[in-house]
Amino acid sequence: MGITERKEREKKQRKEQILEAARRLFQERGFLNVTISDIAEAVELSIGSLYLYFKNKEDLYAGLACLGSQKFDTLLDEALYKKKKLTQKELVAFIEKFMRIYADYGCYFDVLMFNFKGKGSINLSDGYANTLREITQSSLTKSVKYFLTRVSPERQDKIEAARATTFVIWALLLGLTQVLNVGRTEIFSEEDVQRVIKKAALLLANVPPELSINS
Amino acid sequence: MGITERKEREKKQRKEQILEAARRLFQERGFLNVTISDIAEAVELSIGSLYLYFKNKEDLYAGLACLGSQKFDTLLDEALYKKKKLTQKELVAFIEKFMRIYADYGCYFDVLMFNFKGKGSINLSDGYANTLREITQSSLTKSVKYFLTRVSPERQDKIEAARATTFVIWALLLGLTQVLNVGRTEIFSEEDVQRVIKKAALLLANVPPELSINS
Amino acid sequence: MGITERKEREKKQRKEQILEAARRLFQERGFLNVTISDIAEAVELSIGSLYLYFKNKEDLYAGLACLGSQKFDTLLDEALYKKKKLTQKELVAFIEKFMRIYADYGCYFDVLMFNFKGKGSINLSDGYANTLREITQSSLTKSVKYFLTRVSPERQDKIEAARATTFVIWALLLGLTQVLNVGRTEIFSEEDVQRVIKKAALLLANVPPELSINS
Amino acid sequence: MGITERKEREKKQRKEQILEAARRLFQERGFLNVTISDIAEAVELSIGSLYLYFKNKEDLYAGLACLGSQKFDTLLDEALYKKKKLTQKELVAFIEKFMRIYADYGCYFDVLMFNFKGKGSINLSDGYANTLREITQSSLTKSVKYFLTRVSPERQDKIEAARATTFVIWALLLGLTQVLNVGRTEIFSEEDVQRVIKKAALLLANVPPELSINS
DNA sequence: GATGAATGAGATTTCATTCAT
DNA sequence: CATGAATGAAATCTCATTCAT
Repeated sequence: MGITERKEREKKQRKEQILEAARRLFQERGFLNVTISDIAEAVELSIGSLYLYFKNKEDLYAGLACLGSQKFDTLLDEALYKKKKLTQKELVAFIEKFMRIYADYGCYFDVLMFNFKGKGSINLSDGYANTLREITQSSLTKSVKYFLTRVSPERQDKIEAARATTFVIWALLLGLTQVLNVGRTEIFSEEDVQRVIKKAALLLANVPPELSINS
Repeated sequence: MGITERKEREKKQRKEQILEAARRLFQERGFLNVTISDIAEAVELSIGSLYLYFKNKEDLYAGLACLGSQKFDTLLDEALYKKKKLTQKELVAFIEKFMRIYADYGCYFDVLMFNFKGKGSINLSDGYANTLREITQSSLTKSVKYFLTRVSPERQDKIEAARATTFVIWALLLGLTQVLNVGRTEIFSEEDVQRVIKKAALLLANVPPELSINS
Repeated sequence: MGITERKEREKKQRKEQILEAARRLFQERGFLNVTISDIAEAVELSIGSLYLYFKNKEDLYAGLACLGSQKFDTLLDEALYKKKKLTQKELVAFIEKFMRIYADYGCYFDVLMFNFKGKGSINLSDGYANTLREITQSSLTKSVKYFLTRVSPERQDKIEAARATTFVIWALLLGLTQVLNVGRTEIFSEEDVQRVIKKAALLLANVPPELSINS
Repeated sequence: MGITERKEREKKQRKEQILEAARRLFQERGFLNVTISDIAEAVELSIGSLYLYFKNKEDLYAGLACLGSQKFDTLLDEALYKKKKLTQKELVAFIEKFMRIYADYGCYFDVLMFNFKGKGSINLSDGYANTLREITQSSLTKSVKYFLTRVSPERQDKIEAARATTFVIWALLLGLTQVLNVGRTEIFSEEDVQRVIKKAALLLANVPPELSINS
């Protein structure tokens, strides 16, 4: 009876190995410029074998996007679990970690972006689409709750304001990854990057409570 | 000699027509999912003729990116020419305009992003690479100058701080386009979008001068 | 020695189970569109195990064709064993039964057809090729004998005429399955089908003896 | 203005060349066992070029099926235009011609059969599906009319009977092609084939009027 | 005997780019 | 200058068959 389980486990591991290889390649060469062949070669499997684990390329992308969302969700958990206002230092650390995760797992987001940008260019199969939606909702809810609590626990009616704030902050973080990544070597020195992150933290530190209340 | 000039002018116009058609298609169908043939058809030119104007696909992408950068540069000019602090209302208007431009010309940025993400996937021909660098530098300088002037004209040594602030703001704007676009129909109502933009404006309104000075 | 026999018997049963599953799938989805994996799944065996029973896909096809031929041979036996001219009513019943069998086992014929159409596309292993030939010969002989007997037992020299008649009748029956199946839902109502079958029976009823004699 | 037309004409010719090559290959090797590559090679075009003329493999199949139906429709026209009962000799000639056409163009029918057998295995694009339906309907109407006129012009109410007869005859013809083709080299001598055709003609000669009237 | 993950050979399809007209 | 048919290289995907366990 252990055999079935072991096989099951091995199969899952293989899937993860493939996703990990795909991730690395995407990150290295860019989301385009990576073919199924490349991934197969990277995990030392035949092309056909990949198709045992993912029914097509989009399925693989979707798997990546899910994994990525989870990574970021976890980051959020760690950062916000205290339910109290983060200090400037904690904020800087948080942003830095966000940037670092993005450096490794950002391609997940890129996949996601493409999914939406292309207006159907990548059609996730229903299973994945749902999973993704759920993770996103979960992250959203968590962040909103965090801001709600911090801002004014007695005014739970301010939920829309908290939601809006949440999105602004997400936007800032996401935008930072883009801006910093794009210019990294050409425009920014490592010092520059640090400076930008500090500024951003300062901005975030000043968000609530005023911001959340006069929506 | 008037003839050569006219030809030159016509050639430039054609080029712009082609870019405009490409832009529209990219925006409609997503950056992938658009082929050279599609573009040729859209401008009512033959495929072969496209290659008279752009030496290859990457050249065309590069042309797009330049045009896009110019659009946003112009927006910046309009918004910042007063050299004084924008009111909350003006900020909201500015962000809205930024979003609207992105809705039409965002694919320019996407092209740019890809260029950098792909790490060499699109090798711009030298001419375009220079033009792009120049425009980007110009926009950057302008923004930085704006913040510098507003904040403390007497402290020109604060230039790095101003630069950093500039990037944070750019990041926020860019991030907003991503976040709002991605979730537009699924997560956000039109009301939500308005709310988020207002918050972002509030955030921006509170940036300087403190932020720029204590970097 | 009883053990070997039992094993033999079980092996044969397994083979039939597999063929039955294959038949059902072919009938459902069409001859193409069915993979070895599908069949394995349908009989709840592993892919590898299928290859214990059939040395390759063509072997399996051949097995199917044999089974099908036998089915139709049995039908022939039942219909003709009386050795006297069938009434119009009996003929209608016969055709109807033929059509019904075809509805379930027709894919056998399709396999056969393909085998011959493809001119060597399916190379039957010798065993099957022989079996198939034998069954076909047997059916043929039986039919011919039937017509011979009925028509003019004293003129055994008319054997070629009887053979030709036999083939015409087979052709008619086979053609009916094709025509009626193809148009079933689109062109024919159930009433139409009945009408066509009656006509065909009428045609058959009028075949001999004149037909067989003046060949 | 002649240029556009010439190009148009050449394009159509190319399409026909491709279909002709495909037909020949199908006929030679069987409907399966022919790849897009094979066809490309046969017309001395690159694979990619085929896709300029047919948007995919099914489209090519559909084109074939249409052409084939037209061929047979023409045969029908020639055979039946006299609107009077065919003599035994004419019938034999007709069947022989039918068989000969089938020998060259039968793969069209095979494609058709597959289309229906596979229950969607080959999904014709709407355009072709309609064309096919129309041709089939046209052939049907023509045949029915022929039998109606011949049999009993005064009893136009017998249309269903005529339809049924038509199908029986079609079935016989189609069945003949199958039976004779399958066994051609293995079972039938050329003499046998002639004999079978004569019998079939005899059968057909005896069909109406009795058959059509007592439906 | 039984398994099913892995393979590899080949099929279909796409598309930027070229070049004869 | 303009054309668009033709190309070829490469990408995605399929599946009968094998073989280590």
